[in-house]
Amino acid sequence: MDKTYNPQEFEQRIYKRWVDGKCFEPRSGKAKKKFSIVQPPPNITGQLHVGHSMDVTIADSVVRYKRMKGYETLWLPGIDHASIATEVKVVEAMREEGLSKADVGRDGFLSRAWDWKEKYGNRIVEQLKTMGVSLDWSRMAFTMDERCSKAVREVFVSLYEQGYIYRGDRIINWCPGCKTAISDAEVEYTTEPSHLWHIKYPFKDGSGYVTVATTRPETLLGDTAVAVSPKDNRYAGMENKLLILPLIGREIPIVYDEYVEADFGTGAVKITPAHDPNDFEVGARHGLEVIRVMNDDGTMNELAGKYAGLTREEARKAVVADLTAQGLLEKTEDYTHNVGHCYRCHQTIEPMVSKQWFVKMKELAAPAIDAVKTGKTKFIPKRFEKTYFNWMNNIRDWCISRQLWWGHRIPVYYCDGCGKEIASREDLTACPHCGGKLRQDEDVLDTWFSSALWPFSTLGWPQQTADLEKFYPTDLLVTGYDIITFWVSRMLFAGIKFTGKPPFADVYIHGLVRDGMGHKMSKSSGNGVDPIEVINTAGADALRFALVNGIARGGDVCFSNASLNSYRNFMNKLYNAAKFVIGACQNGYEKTPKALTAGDGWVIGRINELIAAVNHSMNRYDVGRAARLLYDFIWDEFCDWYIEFAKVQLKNGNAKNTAGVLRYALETLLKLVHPIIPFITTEIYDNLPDATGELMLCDFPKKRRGDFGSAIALTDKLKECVRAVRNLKQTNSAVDKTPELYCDGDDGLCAAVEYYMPTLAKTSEVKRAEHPENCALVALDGINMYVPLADTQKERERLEKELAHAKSELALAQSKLANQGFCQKAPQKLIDAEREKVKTYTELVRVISEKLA
RNA sequence: GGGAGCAUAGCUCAGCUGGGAGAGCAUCUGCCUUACAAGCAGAGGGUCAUAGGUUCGAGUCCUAUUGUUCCCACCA
Repeated sequence: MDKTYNPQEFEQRIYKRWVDGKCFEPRSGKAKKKFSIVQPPPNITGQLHVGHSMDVTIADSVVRYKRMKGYETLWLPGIDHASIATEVKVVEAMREEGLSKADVGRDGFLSRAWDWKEKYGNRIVEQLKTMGVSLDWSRMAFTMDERCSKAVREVFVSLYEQGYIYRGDRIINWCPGCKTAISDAEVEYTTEPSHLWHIKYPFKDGSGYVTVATTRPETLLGDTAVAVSPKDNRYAGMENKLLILPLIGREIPIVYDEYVEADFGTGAVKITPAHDPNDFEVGARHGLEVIRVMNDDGTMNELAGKYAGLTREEARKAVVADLTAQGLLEKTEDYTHNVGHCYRCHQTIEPMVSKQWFVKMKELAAPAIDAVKTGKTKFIPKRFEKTYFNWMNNIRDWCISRQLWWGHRIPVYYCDGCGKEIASREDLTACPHCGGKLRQDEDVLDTWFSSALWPFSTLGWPQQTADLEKFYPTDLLVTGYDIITFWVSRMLFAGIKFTGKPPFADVYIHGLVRDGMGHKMSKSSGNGVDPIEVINTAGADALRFALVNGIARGGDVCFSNASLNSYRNFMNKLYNAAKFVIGACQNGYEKTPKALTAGDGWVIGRINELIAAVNHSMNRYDVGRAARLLYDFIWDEFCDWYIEFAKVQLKNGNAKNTAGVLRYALETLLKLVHPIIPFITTEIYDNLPDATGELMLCDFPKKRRGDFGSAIALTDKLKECVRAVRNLKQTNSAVDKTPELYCDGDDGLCAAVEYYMPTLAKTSEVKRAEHPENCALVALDGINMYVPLADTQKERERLEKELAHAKSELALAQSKLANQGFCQKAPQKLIDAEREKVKTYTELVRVISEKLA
């Protein structure tokens, strides 16, 4: 082993060995059960940041744990084509070359997009490998590969045939930046300051006007009515009156609709069916004309009259100016409201009427809601079920067509000859009805359409493959809460619809990674930290530990260099502890070591408790808790205490047995913590004398048989003694650097003190004596220790403090026991503990008082 | 408008089914003790947001309030 911890030296070498040894591929184990999980496919739009790293670290830790537990384990990797996001990037890259989509054509564009996928897909795979993930690369999937595309086509056509997919003119969210429709889930709202403009719409007969209030004056150009509440007396009896639409001159009716609330604004609403979802509904109810006044790029079209060619923003200014000039603008109020933005390019969304493909969701959602309600699929933590139910219960039809080229092209053909529309599982060249020429729909599917099929499409569906048979449904999905509506809900409905089973049993939802300032880490905000950079300085294990050791209950985790440093230090600590253990074994060690000393029994017993606690945490996917338990144990208990005990035992005891206990403890700890920090544990395991096999394929540790309770109790008291003597030495300068020490009391404890104390607290040899002269008293439960001391005044003050403390503890315990309610209702264990306290502190008060007297 | 989370040491956070509050970093003190100075030992520092309630007992459960973050809806 190298002298210092140097992760760069071994991480890549070990990862290659795992891959070459096919260690990540499923193999049947002792548990005779399988554990399968599919990786949420990262987008190929760029590189991973540590937010992704957290996701894969949690999953990898669970996967490695299950594998060591003997499950036949599959963790299936893949990447997502990210239709809209990738297309935006490729278009940007082309623009730098001075090219547009139109210049290169559909095929030329797709070939560029595939190049992009090669480049960035591979980069992502490399990043993942650097993290040490045990993904089965032999089953690598891509949402647009043949396997997944077949599934997409099968699902689309079969939903089409069953009437769940339809095409129609509907109001959708249009992104003028990406020039495509997007789904409701892809719109992000932000609160923005704006105005409420009050505009006069004159009656045709000249009998005055109606004032409407609007936040979007430019859409006035597409108005086809003004709506008022039927309960609003101010507007009663106007059904036959017409208004003249300002600036345009169109005659428009007044309609009565429940949608309007009399209390808001002026009680009269301009209705623009082509550019507002609510107005669209109103228009449909009253048979109003739909006049779309904007182009796909967000500029005004010819129906906007003289405003044609202006952008939305310019048109707004011009309309307001013209209204003002004509005296039709009654007033302008300040007003803040929510504005929708594209989640990819952040341009303002324009609601627009457009011909798109939709999936009817209500019927499909019902069994997916039921699966979570009945517990077939569980969310962990459970509170995220609310997010899911909220979305699913209010589900609306899903707009699945996108006016893009990069993605699964919609498998629908239109016949020029007979005019028929044909959805087909196979590519068609001629119309099956009339033999006429076919045109395939130009649009592609929403990225999330293929993502919805991920848990079964990657396993070979619709074919009944061996993988599908064995590994579907999967056991766990690990993902962030920001993706429940986009992805988790859709996988559930698709999985149930097409396989009859929910695609996973548990959904573990983790928090997001924030930066040191507490901001969400993401590509778009530019604060994403590249895991490779972190790994280059601190190593993959330190990064993994940092990402997992803070998390609890789905909360977010702040990632900073400070925390990373402390985990890097932890790796160094473990590495050095291993060096010590390996050194201790060099002169031979006992292969089946016994608990010969209190320290031996203590460490073996505490490891037994640790094994139970780690199992408990890992079974609940609480990797964060397992990590914390292991960190504390390895540093505080194993390194700071047992290794120090062992130094004494190696010198003055059974060295071979002690080396054996050290080796047992280290090997067990390496196995326990391996799922979280796989590289360093493997490197150390490889260097352990007589270690056999590959650590990641070893069985997870089981408890050692035996009762270690008394050894643990005795050693805990011994630790108190050591701490107390150290404290006295440090706080009282009158004590010698290497003081004499006397003790009397419990025989076993005194023996342990005599054995360990000189090394652990730097004292000279311990002797037994009762009340030696001119000594400080250190009185503890079961033992009195004495240290020669000249400065009696300071010592007296210290003892008085000790006495006061003992007295208050005694009083507290006594008052508890005097409490009737406590004695009647508290568990017996606690009552006994309080009685024990009374005994202990009574004795301490007696001993200290005597000394002070 | 509806819903959820969070509020604990100077900072970042643990504290799992209620039994006298912990860690890391920072601060102060003493140590190059032959695994580790990326370390060891010791110390200081908290009316656990506020007010009620349940209980023998509340950081933990309930209610309200305040602050904060997020999700959903999208009344012009």
